[in-house]
Amino acid sequence: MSDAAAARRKPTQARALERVERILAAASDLIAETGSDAVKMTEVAERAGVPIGSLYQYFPDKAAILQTLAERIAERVRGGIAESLAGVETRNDALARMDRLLEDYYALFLTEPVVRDIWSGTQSDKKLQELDITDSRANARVVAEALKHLVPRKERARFETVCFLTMQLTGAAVRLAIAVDRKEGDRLMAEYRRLLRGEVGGFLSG
Amino acid sequence: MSDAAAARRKPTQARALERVERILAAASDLIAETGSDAVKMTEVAERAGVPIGSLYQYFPDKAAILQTLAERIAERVRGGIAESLAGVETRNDALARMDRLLEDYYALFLTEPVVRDIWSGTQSDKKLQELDITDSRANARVVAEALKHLVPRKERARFETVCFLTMQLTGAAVRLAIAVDRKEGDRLMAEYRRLLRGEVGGFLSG
DNA sequence: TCACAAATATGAGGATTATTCATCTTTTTC
DNA sequence: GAAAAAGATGAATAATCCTCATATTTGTGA
Repeated sequence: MSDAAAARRKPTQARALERVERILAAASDLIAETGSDAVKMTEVAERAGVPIGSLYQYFPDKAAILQTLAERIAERVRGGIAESLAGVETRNDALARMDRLLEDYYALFLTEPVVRDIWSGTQSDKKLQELDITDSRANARVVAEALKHLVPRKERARFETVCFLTMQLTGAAVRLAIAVDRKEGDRLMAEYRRLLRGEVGGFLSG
Repeated sequence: MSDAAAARRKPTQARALERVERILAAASDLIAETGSDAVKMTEVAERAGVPIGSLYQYFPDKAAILQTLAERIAERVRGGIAESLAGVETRNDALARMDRLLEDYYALFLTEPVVRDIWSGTQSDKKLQELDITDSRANARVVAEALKHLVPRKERARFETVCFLTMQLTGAAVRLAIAVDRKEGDRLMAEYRRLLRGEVGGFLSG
C-alpha cells in the first residue's frame, strides 16, 4: 500500500550530517557482513551509535537507506565511465577502453560485497528499479556523448538507444557472471565482451 | 538467517491436491491485482477459502508460493521454445523463429500481470534467482539442441554458453522494455532483436 | 465392518521487526 | 538572550509471518 514514504528532514547542521554518514557507514558494513535482507534497523542504529529514532529522522524507511547507498555507488560508476572515455579518438581506442570498463565493472561486483548485494537483486523494490533505469539512461548519455564524434550523424539517435539497452544488458551479464562459479563467470564475461564489441563497434567509424 | 525452510508435506489425497491448486490460484489472482509484495498470507487463505494453517501445510513460506508459480510459468515458456524450434531446417528459418519467440516472450510480459510481477523483480529472493539461472540453462540446452545441426561442430560448446548468456540478456531486455513506456519499449525490443540476430546468426551456417 | 495409522485441517496466539510520536535538548536566528 | 527551528530519544504501536497443539478425515489391513 504505502503511499510515497513521508519526506524526512534534510540534515543541515554538522552534527546531523555526521550522524547520517555514521548511519550509512553502519548499514554498509552490516550489509557486507550479512546481506541487506538480514540487516535490522535496530542493528544499524546500534552499530552507528545512535538511537533508532535517528534513522527515521533522515530516512523514511529501510529501503531509503539502501537507495542512498545505491545512488552513491551509481555516481561512482558513472564518474569512472566518464573518466575512462574522456578524449577517446579512434574506433580501436574506444573499443579498448570499453573492454577495460567492462573488466572494471565485473571486478567491482566481484570484490565489493555491498555492490553485489544491492545491485544483485536489483528491483527488489520499485524505487531501486527506477533508479537503475534512470542511471542507465544517464550512463548511456555519457557514453553516447563521449563517442559521438565516431558515430555517423544520422545514427546518433539510435546509438543512444543502443547504449541505453547496452547498459542494462551489461548489468545483467555481470550479475549472471557473479552468480555462477568464477570460472564459468569469466567465460560468460568473455562472450559478453565479444558481443559488446560487435554491437557497439558496428556503430563506430574511424 | 533462515535455515532452509522446513520441508512440507507433499499432498497425495485428492482433497489436498485441490486445496493446493486453490491456494495457488488465489495467490495468482491477488498478485495480478496488487503485486506480490502487497499480498498477505491471510488474504491468500481467505480468497482460497482455506484457513491460514493450510497454506503452511504445503508451502514452507510465502516465497515458496511464488516459486511454485514461477516454476509453472518457466515450464510453460520452455515448452513454447521447444515447440517453436522443432524441426528447424535452415539458418533463415531459425532466425525467423527466434524473432517470433522474442515477440511472444515480450507479449507474455506485457499481457500477464503475474509473469510481470514475479519475473520483473527476479532475484528478490535467492531461490528465485537460482531458479532463473537453472531455467536459463535448461532453455539454453533446448535451443542449442534444436539448432545444433546448423552450428559447426567445433563451435557447439561455445554455442551453448552463448545461448545461456542470451537467455539472461533476453530476460533483461524484456524487463527493461516493459518498465518504460510502450513506445520506447518497442524501440528497445527492436534493437535487441537486431542484436540477437547478429549474435546467434553468427554461429549458424546453412 | 472395525480399529488403527497416516494424512489433513484449523485458527488463536507467539515472534519478529519496521516505524511512530510525544517530549526533551541543542543550535540557530534576529 | 529569547523565540524558533532543528535535532535527539526510545518506549510503545502496528503489521505480518508463521507455529503448533488439537481435532477431524481418509486410507488400510484383518
